[in-house]
Amino acid sequence: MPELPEVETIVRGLASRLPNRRIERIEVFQPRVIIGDIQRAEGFTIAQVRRRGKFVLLDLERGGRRGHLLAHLGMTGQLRLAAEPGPYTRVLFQLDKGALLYNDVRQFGRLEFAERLPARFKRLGSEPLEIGEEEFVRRFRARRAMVKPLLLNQAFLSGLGNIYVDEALFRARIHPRALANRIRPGRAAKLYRAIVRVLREAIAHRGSSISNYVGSDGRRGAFQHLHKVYRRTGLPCPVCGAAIRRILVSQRGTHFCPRCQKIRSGAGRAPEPIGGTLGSARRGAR
DNA sequence: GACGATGTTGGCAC
DNA sequence: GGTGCCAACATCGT
Repeated sequence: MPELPEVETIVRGLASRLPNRRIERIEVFQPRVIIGDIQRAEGFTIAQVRRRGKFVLLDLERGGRRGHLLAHLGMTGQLRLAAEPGPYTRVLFQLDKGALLYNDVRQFGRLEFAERLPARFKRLGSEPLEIGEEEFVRRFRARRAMVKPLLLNQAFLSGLGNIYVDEALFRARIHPRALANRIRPGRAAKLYRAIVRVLREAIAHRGSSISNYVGSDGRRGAFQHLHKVYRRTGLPCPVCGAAIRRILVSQRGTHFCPRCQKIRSGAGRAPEPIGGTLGSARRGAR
């Protein structure tokens, strides 16, 4: 759920409230979501709130010492201000004024305190809104991978998730299984512009609320109403009217228009659908 | 009640 | 470097 536009929305909400607040005490109700010793963040003052990829980053300071609080929201994580703790509140940050809650139903998210940014974090790829068209096209076409898994790869580009990859590929009329190195430069440039446009529009609508996503103030996003293919299986393509299809691409549910998004003939492509819903050699014994 | 799907990443095998 | 498959977890729809 929380992809770049949702995380950006949360960060903007926090950025107007958290700077200069001091972290007095941290209560951990579910250790599973914590990496390392998060209590070390107690006593620090929040200097700045930032986003990097799908991470929320709080830059901390305490008498010349610096630190960072990293939050990845996984699938169902929420950072809330001015809210009451609930059954899914996993961590509570008691501030000198108010509190910050970390709620997470499925507990796939992670919170971590670090004095220096960890290596995993530094391996993140470029920000889609900062990389620039030429650079994107050059790097994109240098990869021999299916476009969908490539765009989901956070080391290649950081911040895109299942929703926005499907939406951007639709707008650029690229088949999710097409191979990146077979996409012509003009089409790759179109993809870049589609990604930027979709992300900007989604941010303007405060993200997509498919299941439980809400901003730091508890408000839902509205971009889900503007999705053209994501979770619209069987509904007519807004461009040509063909029924939107759902297939599996590297284990991820993938939505596209079979008429608008074709793999150009002669261009490389990955093996056909492989059943998608059938498949015999799966369903292993745990 | 059982099953499959859900926006996340990471680890393993090949 | 790239893909497939599984794992973590809880909820919801069929």
